Amino acid sequence: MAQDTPPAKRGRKRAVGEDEVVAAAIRLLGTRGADAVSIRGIAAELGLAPNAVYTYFPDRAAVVRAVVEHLLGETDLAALTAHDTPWRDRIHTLAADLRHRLLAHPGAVNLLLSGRMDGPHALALGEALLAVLADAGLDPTQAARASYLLIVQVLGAIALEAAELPSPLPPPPIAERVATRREQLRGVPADRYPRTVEAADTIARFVSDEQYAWGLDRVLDGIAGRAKG
Amino acid sequence: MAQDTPPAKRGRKRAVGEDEVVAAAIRLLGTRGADAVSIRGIAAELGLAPNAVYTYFPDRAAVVRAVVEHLLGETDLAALTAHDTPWRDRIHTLAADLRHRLLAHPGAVNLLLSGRMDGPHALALGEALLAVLADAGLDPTQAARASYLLIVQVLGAIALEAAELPSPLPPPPIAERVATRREQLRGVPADRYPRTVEAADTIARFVSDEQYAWGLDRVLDGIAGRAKG
DNA sequence: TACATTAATTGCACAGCGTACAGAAATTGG
DNA sequence: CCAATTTCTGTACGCTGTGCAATTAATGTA
Repeated sequence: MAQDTPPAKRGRKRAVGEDEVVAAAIRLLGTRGADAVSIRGIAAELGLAPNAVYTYFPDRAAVVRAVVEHLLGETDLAALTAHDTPWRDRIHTLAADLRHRLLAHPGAVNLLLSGRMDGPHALALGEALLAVLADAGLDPTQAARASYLLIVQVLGAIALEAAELPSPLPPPPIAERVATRREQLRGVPADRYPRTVEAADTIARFVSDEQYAWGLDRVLDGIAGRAKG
Repeated sequence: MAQDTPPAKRGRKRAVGEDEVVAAAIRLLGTRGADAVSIRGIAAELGLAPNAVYTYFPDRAAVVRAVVEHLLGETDLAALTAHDTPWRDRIHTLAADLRHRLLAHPGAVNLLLSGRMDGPHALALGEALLAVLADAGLDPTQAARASYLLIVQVLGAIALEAAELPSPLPPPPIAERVATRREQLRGVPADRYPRTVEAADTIARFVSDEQYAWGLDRVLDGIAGRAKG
């Protein structure tokens, strides 16, 4: 275990570390929402002057990237490579895990979608996804395309759900969110939007576990159709 | 045609109208990016003091909602209801149109994803989508679920593409974006991420028309599998 | 024509943001 | 003990959204 203590440098000691900065950011994300993840907010959380943060990260975008990386790093990739469970189930588990974790910090998904996801954890997730899709019988090219499709689907669904969460935390439970949607759908005029009104009950449940899993299953159906044999 | 001139009100005349505010916002969105869509920027664009904008909209979020509504209103819904073309083609046309328009104003999709899409144009789009999916042979419940799936897929894909566009406008052409991705993928270590490196060429093309259409086709495959008969 | 009423616009102000720059504080090697 | 080096702080600039009071412009009424 290379204890990488870079051989005792000269100069003042750091009050905190990069990880504590990220931790403070995530703490703010969870308690006061994405808007509270500011340089000044993080600094206050750490008991530092705002500028001190720039010792650890060059700018706010870098902090956000690190936060995203950390969030992606919490993913349980082992569940993806569990060869004893069917590949579709493994993807379902990963997708549900991501959804729960990202919706617990509403606004987190917006951070993900605010820049490229090219850190090591993002790469590891992609790699694991490619392995699962190889298990599913896809050749490398098809597997790559399918992996991107899955990421789009999962992050897209989470982003749309997060979009209608209220800004003050914490987010209401799903039942309440569905009830709110149902209430708002009651105001839709049936003459102009007949099919919308007819399906209002299903539409109200768009933000549910079931819809999320249903959509993922359709995507998996489409992907399975490209597997050889 | 009820010329709804609300019978000559008292008080100072308005310098502009709501639509001009929205138009100024979209102009800024296209020329200087999403960050430039600020109250002060819009006011400057209109030759007004910042506060004057609050005559037309209660706050910035309301302006953004109006912008989103306007962007959605530009969609050609007639193409969706063209009964002489196969339903999948109609959806492909709509999806491609949305992608081109939203990526022309990078950051626009982030505005879409920053709140509920419940305006009349959003409703009209949903209604048209339900009609197409009814043509495809889905019952109302399945059609509703499928419509949400499609919206998730389309907006998700656009959001992921927009996430890696550079902030200074205009956005580079697709070929250049793919080249950038390919370049960045050259730095990925093959020992740790073998499948990623193996499929690097496909991964570089994630931001292409082909990947977008391929993903949509897999979703449509999955949806078609739920049609009766 | 004068005035009062009403609406739109402005100026000013406040609190917040990211961050650049200079200097103070702290820690170490020589 | 000093000089070098690093971190942290104080201050400041320009930007943001937006509230409040005063000003400007248009109207209906007297």
